[in-house]
Amino acid sequence: MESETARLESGLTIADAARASGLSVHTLRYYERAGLIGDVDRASSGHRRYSEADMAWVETIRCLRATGMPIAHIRRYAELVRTGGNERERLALLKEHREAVRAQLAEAQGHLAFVERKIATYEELIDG
Amino acid sequence: MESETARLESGLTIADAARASGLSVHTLRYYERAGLIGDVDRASSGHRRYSEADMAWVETIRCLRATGMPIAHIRRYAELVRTGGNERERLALLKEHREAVRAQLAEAQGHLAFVERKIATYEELIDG
DNA sequence: CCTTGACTTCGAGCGCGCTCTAATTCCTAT
DNA sequence: ATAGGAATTAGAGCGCGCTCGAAGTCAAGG
Repeated sequence: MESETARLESGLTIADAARASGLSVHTLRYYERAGLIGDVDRASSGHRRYSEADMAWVETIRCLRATGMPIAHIRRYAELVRTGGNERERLALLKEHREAVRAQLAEAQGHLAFVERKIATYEELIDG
Repeated sequence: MESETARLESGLTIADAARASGLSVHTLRYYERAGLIGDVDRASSGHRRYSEADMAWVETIRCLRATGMPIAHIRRYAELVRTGGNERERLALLKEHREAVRAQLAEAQGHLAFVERKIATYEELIDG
């Protein structure tokens, strides 16, 4: 069995796509079912073949997920992309998300400061 | 009914503690059951009375939770605090968590950059 | 031909962190 | 005395995001 190399019907198998993206094959299929990923091409066998474009999109999903965007929200964005020609709406969504990420960042910084104060207290207590 | 004022048996009721902390009364009880909060004083009626110290501890929990520390992990920390006299271990735990928060921060910054690039692309596309 | 193994679908199951319900008791006010 | 509201408990339920299992298909190698 060959992997990552030329194939009759081109594109990555789901296993390769999983390896490349860092998601599990289960998750990739789940994302498709959930409407995050629009129909992926199939080989004549019915097996999925992930294109470069698919992989780039998966990367986008990963990024949005990693910043806490819920599945349902990503689905809305994915629908806009699939429908096409609603760049303003997509832009609005992204800007909204940008604000959310900025807020997260600010919160995390606050929490970091809190933890650092606690650490400082313990350090003084122990060897201060 | 009086609130936040003098009482025969001092301390905040669970409802007041919820208001003050921003958690729900359900969550406060859940945290206690889960071992995050050691036994809170009770009025003679059996009702909880949250002291200043309890409230400070709840604040700490909130902060740890907000930075994604799992319940089980917070419980370990809480146990150390309750046992007492293991400042080095607590310090180690906190330092570990600090690194986790820093990593989160770095990741969030990366994601923010990604989202900003996408936004820039759309902005060029639309009115550029 | 037969096994092996990667793939398919559908649906169930799981872990986490709450969140809520039910039944009961207690306190305060009228 | 009684009604109403706030507390108590144990335990069930829920939403999210996966994660897994079962049963079947398909292609290649021995």
